[in-house]
Amino acid sequence: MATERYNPRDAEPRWQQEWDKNNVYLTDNDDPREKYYVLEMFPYPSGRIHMGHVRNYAMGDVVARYKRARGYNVLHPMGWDAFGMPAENAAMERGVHPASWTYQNIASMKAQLKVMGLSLDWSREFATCDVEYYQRQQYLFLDFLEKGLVYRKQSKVNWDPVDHTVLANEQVIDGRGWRSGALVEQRELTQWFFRITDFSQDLLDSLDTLDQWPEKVRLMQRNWIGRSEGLTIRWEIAGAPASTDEKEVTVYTTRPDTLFGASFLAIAADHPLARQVASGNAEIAEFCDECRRAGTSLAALETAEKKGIDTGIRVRHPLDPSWELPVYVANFVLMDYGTGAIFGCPSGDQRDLDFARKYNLPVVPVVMPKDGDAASFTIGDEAYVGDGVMINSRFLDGLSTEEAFGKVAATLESKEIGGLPQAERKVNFRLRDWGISRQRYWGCPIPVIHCDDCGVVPVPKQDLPVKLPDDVTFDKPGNPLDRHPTWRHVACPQCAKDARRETDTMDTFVDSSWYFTRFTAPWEDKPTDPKVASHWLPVDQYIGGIEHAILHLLYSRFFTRAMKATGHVALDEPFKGLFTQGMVVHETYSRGEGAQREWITPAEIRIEEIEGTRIATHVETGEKIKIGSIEKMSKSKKNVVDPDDIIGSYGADTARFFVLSDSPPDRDVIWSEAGVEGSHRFVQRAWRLISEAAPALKQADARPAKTGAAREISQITHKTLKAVEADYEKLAFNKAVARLYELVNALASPLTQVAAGRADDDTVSAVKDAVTILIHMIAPMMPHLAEECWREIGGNGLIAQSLWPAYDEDLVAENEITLPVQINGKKRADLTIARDADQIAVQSAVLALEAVQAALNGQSPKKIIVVPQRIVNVVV
RNA sequence: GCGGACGUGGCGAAACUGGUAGACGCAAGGGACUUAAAAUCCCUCGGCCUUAGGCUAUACGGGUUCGAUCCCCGUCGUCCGCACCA
Repeated sequence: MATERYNPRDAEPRWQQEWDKNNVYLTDNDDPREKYYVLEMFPYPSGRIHMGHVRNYAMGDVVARYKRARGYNVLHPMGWDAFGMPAENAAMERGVHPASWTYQNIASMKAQLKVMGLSLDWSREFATCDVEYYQRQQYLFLDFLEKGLVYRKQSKVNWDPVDHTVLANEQVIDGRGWRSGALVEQRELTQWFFRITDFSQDLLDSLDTLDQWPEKVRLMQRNWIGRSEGLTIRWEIAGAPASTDEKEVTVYTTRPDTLFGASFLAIAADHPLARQVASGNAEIAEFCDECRRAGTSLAALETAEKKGIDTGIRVRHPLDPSWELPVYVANFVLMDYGTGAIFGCPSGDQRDLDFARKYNLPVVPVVMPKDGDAASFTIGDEAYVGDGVMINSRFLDGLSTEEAFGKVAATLESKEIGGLPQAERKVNFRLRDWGISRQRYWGCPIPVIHCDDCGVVPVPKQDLPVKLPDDVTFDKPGNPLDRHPTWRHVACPQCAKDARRETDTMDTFVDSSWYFTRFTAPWEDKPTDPKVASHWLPVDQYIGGIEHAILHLLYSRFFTRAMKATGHVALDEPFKGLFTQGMVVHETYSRGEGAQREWITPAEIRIEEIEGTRIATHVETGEKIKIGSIEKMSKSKKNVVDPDDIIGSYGADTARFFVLSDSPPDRDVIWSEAGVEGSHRFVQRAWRLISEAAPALKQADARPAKTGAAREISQITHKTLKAVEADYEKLAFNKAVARLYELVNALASPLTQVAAGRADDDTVSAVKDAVTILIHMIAPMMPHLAEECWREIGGNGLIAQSLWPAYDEDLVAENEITLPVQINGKKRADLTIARDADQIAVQSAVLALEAVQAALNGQSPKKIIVVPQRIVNVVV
């Protein structure tokens, strides 16, 4: 009777070979069946996969295998997001070439993924750093350029004055360069931009059509695009220092209703007016410089203390020429948004209020809540930002904020200064154009040539690819393309004179904005085969981290539109269904404090629980280690777990099953060693029960039992099938897992009886049906175990190529239901009654219950609430 | 700072988004089998009260409702994004 334990080290490679041999996961573009495209966000080849990858790809693989079983022609490809900074950092730190570092990483990560037994079409694999890929990206760039979707403009970068290099935001720590420690400066460079703002309105409107996206992602994108309806208002300059010659300042506001609450104007440090004033005033110039030293990150800017300086300029209030207001330069006003100038209404905006208190500017309440008292309404430390009734606003008093908006707009639109209306209604977007220039080597070269005579000349398509030179050095900071002895020198394609290549490369977000399209025909000479791309796209189910909710997804949505405009695809929205998985997080461990703080990996640590307190000890040294907060697994904090260890000891199926089972997939999962054992026990238990009964099951027909004792087996099996189907459709893997546990628990005793030869024919047939269904249900999550069990019970072919079973409606339906009975909202009894019993029948049955009789104590109930199929509540 | 989420036993969670709170798993405890261990099987398991049973409990404080983990208002805590990390 005793069967051997299931040995994944033997079974898993065996089945992987079998799948490969039969080309089970190769996808044919000409297959006539309905298509289904499932894609997980491709990984950055950092060198090792981590548990986040395992979770991500396990989820995608369940969807792929499930959809395949449902009869779809499934596309499930994989590739590598291979350009980016870490390769250059490795080159600087260890002297490895970015290309060899990257390709080695890809090789080892691919080997790790292979071991997971994912149903991927590896024939379509590519890395974005493959010349074949970035050549087509350059082709797209040229098409976009021709179409007017790309342009150059001045834009700021973080400049490290010691290393003479451009820094990424993450390389700026507290305003200093991460390596040099020098105070970062902002520098203006001419850079390349994609005109994503051409599509602002469409990108916003189309969010409504993405009904298979999480609402929170749509909301985040909506806020990011940030459409607002407001007014640009021109303010006449009444007096100014000698260094300025402007006559007016234009501000953008979404709250013209609060105009009578204005107490100052604030402009950005880069506003032309600020520059003029600064040229004649050292103190203001110093303040503007200080603003520029903050780096370019918005988060850094806005968390900084709000500061300003009076420019000496005075402007006239648009609705009262005798009222003059001061103009400040303020560090929280952005040149990129609106007009780079605002008017401050302290009573209606918290930031303005803080600013006003700091610089002793007047605070006049102009909006109060509807039921407020105008005489006593004041503003303390908190601004009133809501809607309400206008006060202290002359001709607007008593109006609603909305009415006041309209009235101010109408008044100022009809008023003219210098022959032009003083105000204009304006729709504004927060979204900015996408700057793609990077002053770095390891990225896709921007295919243009700078000629002194012809200006900016696109590289002719027949000259593509513009290949990255291999012979580069990283001994110095800065862009190796810039200092390469020959690479940048090239003849102008137009006049053949000496010219220079563009040395900027593209943002890696460009690479990831169309890889899903390339997967549909990665062998094409052109970027895509438009017919094939439009057949496969949109991606039916895209799965990835919530951290990409805005940028990657928005850029991809733009890129698809741009590719449509240039004839490469025939659709706007690349991702029909989106699922954002939670991250894998882990405790952090460290020793030392402050700058001496050193992070320790979980592998180096032993955790013990002593009297309810968890204590971490360094395995080698025996030193006590501080247990820190739970954070996203990252290299810098070293709180990573190596999936190889898990797969090595338990097998891929256990690892896959575990990451799917513990937490809801859209929530963060805290990795813990405990629990893997449980998943593994389930694998062994399922194997043992099935393989022991297999000899008896092999001979039997699979037939659900409609009557008799075996009916119960068939009922729970078919109910589980129905539920698991629904769970897989919703990607609720953790619930599917729970139901499978329940089913196996229920089948344990029948299986044991079958194995012992103590079951009648009907039971054996019902059990065979149950086991067949069970194997199909576990196959998407644990494909190797499923194949092994399938073979054991004498199944035909591969489970990976079998169709999903259908549940039997009869067995799923319930004739009787048990209703909970509440008295005054508290559960006091149960009532079992026919499923189709009407209200009256339910009511009288309830009143007959002992518990209800006791509670009523002879009186009649106040009310009986019967929620059909759900609950009964008796109000006494 | 702004935007978005999340918070339920010792732990991961479930509850068909207004209808029995804690399914299922982990950990823990007890028992069976065994010379012994592992594996396996059975039982207990939010808290309080003396059992039948009752009271209490979904971060905290209010509200709406016959009924709230779910809806509304406020507070606290944690996480993600903020445009050059990917």
